[in-house]
Amino acid sequence: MSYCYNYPHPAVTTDIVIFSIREEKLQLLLVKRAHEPFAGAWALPGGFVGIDEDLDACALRELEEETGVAGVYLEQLHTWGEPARDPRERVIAVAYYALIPSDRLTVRPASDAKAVAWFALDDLPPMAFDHADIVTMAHQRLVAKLDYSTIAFQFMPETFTLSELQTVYEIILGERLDKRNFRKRMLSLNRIEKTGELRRDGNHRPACLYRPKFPGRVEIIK
Amino acid sequence: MSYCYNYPHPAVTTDIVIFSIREEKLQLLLVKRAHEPFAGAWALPGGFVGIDEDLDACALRELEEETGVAGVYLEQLHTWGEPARDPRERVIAVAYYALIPSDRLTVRPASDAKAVAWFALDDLPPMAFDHADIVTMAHQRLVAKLDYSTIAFQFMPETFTLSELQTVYEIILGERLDKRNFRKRMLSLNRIEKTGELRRDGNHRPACLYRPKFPGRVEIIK
DNA sequence: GCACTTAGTGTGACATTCACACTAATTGGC
DNA sequence: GCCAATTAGTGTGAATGTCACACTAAGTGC
Repeated sequence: MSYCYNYPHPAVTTDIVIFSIREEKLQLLLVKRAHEPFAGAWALPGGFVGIDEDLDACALRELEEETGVAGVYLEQLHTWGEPARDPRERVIAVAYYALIPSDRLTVRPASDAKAVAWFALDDLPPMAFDHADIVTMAHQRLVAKLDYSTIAFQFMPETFTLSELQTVYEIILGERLDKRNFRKRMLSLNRIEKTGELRRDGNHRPACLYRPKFPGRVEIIK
Repeated sequence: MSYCYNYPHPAVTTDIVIFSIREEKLQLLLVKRAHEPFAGAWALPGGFVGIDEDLDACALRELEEETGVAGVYLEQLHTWGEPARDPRERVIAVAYYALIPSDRLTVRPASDAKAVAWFALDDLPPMAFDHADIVTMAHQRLVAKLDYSTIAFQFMPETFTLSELQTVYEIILGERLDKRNFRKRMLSLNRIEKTGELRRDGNHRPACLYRPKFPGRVEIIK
């Protein structure tokens, strides 16, 4: 089967930067390339957009194929189209980034025979194509959004303690935060509420559990 | 000549929201479509990406073809790819927005036989495809950037008065600003400097002219 | 019951934002 | 030349937001 056009058409992919918090680090999911170009190098999960497939749907499909999760936060990031970025043919990449709550990432460790692995953002392997640039921009976007949106909740399980939430902020920002100021700010946003439950773990005072008032929704704040 | 692939490829365009301040209003440049689909409707300037052409270069080319200006601010906005957005074939649109200083928009009023016109943002005609959505997002981005970047300077001529700058802010934001607070904030940014010249126009005190310290550069502030 | 650990809470200093009204310098008409 | 009209240019005080900072509370394990 062959598809012909009067003028040349590029191929279009969606590629996804999949973030999660694992082992007290901001990590992302990469797949190992089996074939040239960049055989053996690590790359962002992604693939060609079906001719009748919406871009967002394509990204969601790739995301679910790699991780088995659905219904997580996904946002379009930027489109990369430098003519020589793929040596085989012209490929334009619409990049997305996704945030996976830490309690949902063991669902499907490796969907098929492909090598899939999590890497800490500060310890990435050499990457195929221009994927290192994509990761850099995704990280910048994430850090920026932490400041003016409720995006951080998308990393959290259904219920969580304020200390856990603070730790997530600290991991992404790479700096310690003041406990009192952090709590005051989070509570003043009026976007989380107590569940009434407590979390007991370890030889210390138990912590109140909270849940987002609008789970799944990312709002611009302040 | 025919270009054939083993699987179907979409077409890719860049479409540009070209903003300028004209007649005390935020306006944008549209072209009238001569052919179906949407014949007679107004559309964003744009066109197909050459197979060896970078996306940014394509947008710059389209921009210059329509306006004759080069070297103005241009930023990628978002990519639209809903499968049915163009009834002819699958077309993925990488949208950009550009800002034209008000002293540079008479250069080439209509580059060729096509009907080209400026429209006030609050008085747009019915638009082809999903271009109304693209315009909405571009406007939101512009308003947001006004707050945390020096993007407004991109609308200004080489030198300008603080009152003129304030007017630009007021037009884009759609609200009056306090003169003293506005001036204090602008000067505290340390991004503009006096030229030493004065502007005399009309029967009133002349105003000091300023120029950006880093023309062409858009910085994140505060 | 004591040592240890994490949860949870308030205040004062400082910086930022906001509302607000008059004087300065020019032009044009008389 | 002086008066009216017009836009340019300037400072202060109140309110609000941000930031640094240290102790008590409630569990567990020995």
